[in-house]
Amino acid sequence: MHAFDVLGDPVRRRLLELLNEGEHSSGELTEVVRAEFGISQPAVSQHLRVLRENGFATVRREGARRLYAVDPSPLRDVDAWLRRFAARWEPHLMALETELARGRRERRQSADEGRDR
Amino acid sequence: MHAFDVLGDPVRRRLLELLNEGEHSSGELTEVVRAEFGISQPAVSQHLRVLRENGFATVRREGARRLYAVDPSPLRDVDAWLRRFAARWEPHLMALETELARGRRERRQSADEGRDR
DNA sequence: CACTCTTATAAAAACTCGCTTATATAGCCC
DNA sequence: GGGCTATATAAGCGAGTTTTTATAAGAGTG
Repeated sequence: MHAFDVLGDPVRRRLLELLNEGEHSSGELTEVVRAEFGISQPAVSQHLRVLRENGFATVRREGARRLYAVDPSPLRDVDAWLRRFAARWEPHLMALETELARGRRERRQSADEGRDR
Repeated sequence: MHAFDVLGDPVRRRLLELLNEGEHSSGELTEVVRAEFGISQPAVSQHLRVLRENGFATVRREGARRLYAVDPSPLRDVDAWLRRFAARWEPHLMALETELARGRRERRQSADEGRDR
């Protein structure tokens, strides 16, 4: 399943938003999503499975609970794809990089002047 | 249809990649995608329709041809959502912004010194 | 005007996905 | 072990999507 397919579902996006705040148990996630989307516990569990199996989330067991956390790898991939288009809505990004480089140059120069005195 | 659903389809992603190189006619896009995915002309046309109707592409007529181009607006939205997670794979981005601010500060200072002399 | 080329639309079939109900697995506490 | 809690899996149904075949609509060209 492609990363974009995983993100295509609103429940899964919400789960990732919640996980982005930090680790959460399956039960906590289920409560929130159940309230917001009105779906059952197994439905949430299946979404968590999709997130797991596609590398968006990791799990560790703590007693009977399963604690989920974000794994950003696939999100980075999605971002990489998206960035091909970034110049179209952030034409200033290149200008920003230029500015950054200039900042470094000037700072280097100041350091040299300091060494001369 | 949510932006992520639009991007969920590999044919549509490919179409956007092609359009990212510049304007292309429906026929040109169809040829490439037909070769790569083995689908029919109407299938491609319907994918183009999805891109149009969801704001990912604009069309202009040139004679009998229809020239498609990328409209980045929905991609920007997708990027905005993704960026909530960016700190997880680009922890240096915050450092970069700090550096940028410092560059500006030092440059402002140099300008002041110049004014004094 | 007839013919061809380019592109879009319609309808139906095939497939995919997510949800629900039912059930299983595993830990915890008595 | 028995019962309770937490979570996952299985099977089936229904809805939505994608594809194909068939057709239409519009522009260029002789």
